[in-house]
Amino acid sequence: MNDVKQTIAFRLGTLGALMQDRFAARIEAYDLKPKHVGLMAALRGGATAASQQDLAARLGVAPSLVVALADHLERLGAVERVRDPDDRRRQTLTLTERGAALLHDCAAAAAELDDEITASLPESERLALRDTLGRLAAGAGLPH
Amino acid sequence: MNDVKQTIAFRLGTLGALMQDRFAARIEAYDLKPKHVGLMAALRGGATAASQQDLAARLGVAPSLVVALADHLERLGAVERVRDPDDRRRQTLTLTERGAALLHDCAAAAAELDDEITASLPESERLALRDTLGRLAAGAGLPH
DNA sequence: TATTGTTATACTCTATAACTATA
DNA sequence: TATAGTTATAGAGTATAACAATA
Repeated sequence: MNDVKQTIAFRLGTLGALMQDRFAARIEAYDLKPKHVGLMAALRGGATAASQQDLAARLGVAPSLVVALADHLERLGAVERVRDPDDRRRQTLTLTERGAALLHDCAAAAAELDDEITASLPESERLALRDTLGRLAAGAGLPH
Repeated sequence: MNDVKQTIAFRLGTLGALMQDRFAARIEAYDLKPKHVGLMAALRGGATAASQQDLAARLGVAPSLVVALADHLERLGAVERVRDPDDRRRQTLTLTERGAALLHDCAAAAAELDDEITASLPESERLALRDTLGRLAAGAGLPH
């Protein structure tokens, strides 16, 4: 391999940036950005109610960013902060019904985007791609 | 599909961000960032010597960013700016020998990263992934 | 007047560090 | 003293807009 542009790493980087931009454009109407969706998805996927520090570690971002994201989501009525009575320093975030609805809409937007970008691919290749990407995400320790 | 995290769009976004970070860490020693590599690769791939505006359009970034990237690469001796005698407003960028060597090293770094992230994948799946990503990039109008 | 490259400026994103309250 | 969350601050990255040179 002597062409950078043909490596998996480089292509994932450029395609990823493009996908993030396009996804961001699609969810802009909901006043959400990809990171907000990531946080909401982590809340739904999480087995137990998550503290903000837990979430920061899970998403691989700074705790202060979780604060900003949670502030925004709370203003939208998508999440609720509840003080843990056992340890009053702790706040657990939970997804509201409205949050679940928003998340559902975002998932639909992402699925539409999937159809759009993979339109020229045969169905089998499309499924294989999703499968492989999932395995890579799992291997890299990303939420999946 | 009712889970955002399992969509191709979302996975490409998160994996892409991760790959870009890891690639950036590997080429930091050369005093380069992924965008610099993208510019150099565009220069080598381009059939004709490219003006800075051409490059901006090809890479999908603002012209002012090309100036900053080219400034940096020029300081490293990786590219040369040559005034077009036919139209003295124009400056064509060309890759120097040193630039080609740097690009080669970056390609090697990207290939290593490929091996690392796809270590757990069977060879056939790995090849299929590279192929599919190339097709997606082509379909999205990205340099490939 | 239009276009190329450049410079100046501003904005977005995110991390680091300081601070508050609880433990 | 240590920890959860928050706030304040700063830096990177990049775009927009103003500007200079050339056409």
